[in-house]
Amino acid sequence: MSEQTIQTGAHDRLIRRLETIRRLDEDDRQDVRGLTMAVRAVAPAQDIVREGDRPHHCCVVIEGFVTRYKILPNGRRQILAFHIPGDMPDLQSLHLGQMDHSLGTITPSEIAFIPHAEIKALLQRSPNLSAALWRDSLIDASIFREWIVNVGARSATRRISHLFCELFIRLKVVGLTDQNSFVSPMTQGDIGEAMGLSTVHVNRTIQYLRGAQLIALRDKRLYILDWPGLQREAMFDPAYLHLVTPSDGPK
Amino acid sequence: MSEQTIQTGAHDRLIRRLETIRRLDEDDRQDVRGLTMAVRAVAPAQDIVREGDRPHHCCVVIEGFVTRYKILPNGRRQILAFHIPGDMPDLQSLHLGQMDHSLGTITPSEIAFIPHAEIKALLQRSPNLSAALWRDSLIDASIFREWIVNVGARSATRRISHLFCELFIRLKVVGLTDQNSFVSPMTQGDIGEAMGLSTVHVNRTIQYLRGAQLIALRDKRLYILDWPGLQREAMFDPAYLHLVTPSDGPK
DNA sequence: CGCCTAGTTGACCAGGTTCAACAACGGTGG
DNA sequence: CCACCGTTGTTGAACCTGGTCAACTAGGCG
Repeated sequence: MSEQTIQTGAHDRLIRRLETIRRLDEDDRQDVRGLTMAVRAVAPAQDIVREGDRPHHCCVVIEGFVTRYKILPNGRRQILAFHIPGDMPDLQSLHLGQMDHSLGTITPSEIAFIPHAEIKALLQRSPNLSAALWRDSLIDASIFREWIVNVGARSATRRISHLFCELFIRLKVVGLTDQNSFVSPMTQGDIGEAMGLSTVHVNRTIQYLRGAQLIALRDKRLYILDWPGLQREAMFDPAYLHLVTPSDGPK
Repeated sequence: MSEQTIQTGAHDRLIRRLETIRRLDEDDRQDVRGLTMAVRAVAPAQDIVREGDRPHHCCVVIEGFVTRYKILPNGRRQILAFHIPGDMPDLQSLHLGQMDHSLGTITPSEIAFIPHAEIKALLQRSPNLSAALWRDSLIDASIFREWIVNVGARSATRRISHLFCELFIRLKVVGLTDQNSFVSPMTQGDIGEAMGLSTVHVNRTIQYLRGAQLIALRDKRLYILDWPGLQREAMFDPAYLHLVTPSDGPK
């Protein structure tokens, strides 16, 4: 992990992301631009923060894919969320202190760190950004709820379809999709750990989705071939993402 | 649902609950006491708010058991959380607007309603209570994460043991346990819908836990006969509840 | 060239589901 | 007061989704 110079792009990533969940005015954007964001490159499969840590920075994913996960006493890993550029996966550390889970990279990533103190100061002076960040953490919780539904109540096929639908929409609103496809660097093992399935079964399920002409997946890129079909299969309704401008699938 | 007069007990329930997650001073308590809490009796198995609603009040459970749940297009219900007296299950509606899930009673309950406007005013003038409520919603999210682990990565026995451990601790810190037992009004069907299991399998699992002398369950009351054993079975670590004063099991 | 990771496939196994029937209980109406 | 009925809990048996184990393939990289 090497320290880099402060990038301008980092603030824009965050601003773009925040604008998907709450309208900002020019003052708000300036406030965000005023934040210190120390950007670091993090190698793939590295932890950013660990369960038990008491971080004094919040991080923003600038580039790459990040997971939140817990390791169980029996060694099993449960992935709780996938995070994409613009996300603030440990915003909660601001009020919870001790991490109850870990945060690690999937791909080579760039992560920006903002001191808690600066964010707290920002919350004091900007009720609008305060509401935006609170709302962000509530949307986070909403996504967790949908994941409970996923692992608790949906078949393997539906689970994986649902994950692909969610990722497509979330990536689309921050401008990281290309037509009907997006970069999907998770291994089948990662998907299994996220959805409570074995790698083998994830593989078979993906074969099925390919065979049904719903998706194509090659070279770490997922192509959605039949959005209505995939959405129907997943019973996917994007309302739980609480986007300011609800977005639809490809085409 | 009949309207009742404002109760004094309602505020104390909420205060007691908030004090389990953040230290309050006398000013804070007075601020909470100043809130309008309209208490209504709600019959069992009734919805309090429904998915799609845009509530303009937050509710506080004063008496009874409440669930958060989603109904899937295929009719299946997934329970996302059980709520006990002192909880504010739809605090999120303050910033999310539209409900992405429903809230319903299990038992005859008393629910207090606080207008959003009053809470928003409170947040403006009290940074400490603002932080307490934000923290509350983050703990909520933390519990969701643990439920993902539950349904995603634990066996039926562990899941149910974990649920019982969680309920015991949460009820204990608000003073609703009695020695080693608590009122547990959920049916085996409810537990199944919460843990992603069939009623039949919940039944067999509970038989097993009874046989292993870990719990007793009769007349809607759960007795924890062997806390260390149950905790070990569940791999339960209460850190994720983020209590100010971490609490232990019975004995 | 060799090793490690990711993906793929087959065969067998098991935890949990489904269907079905019945018991225990409380509430309700005649 | 009692018969009736709906809900909850319980049990048995057959079944099936998804897990486990194992082997093999295909790339990527030092």
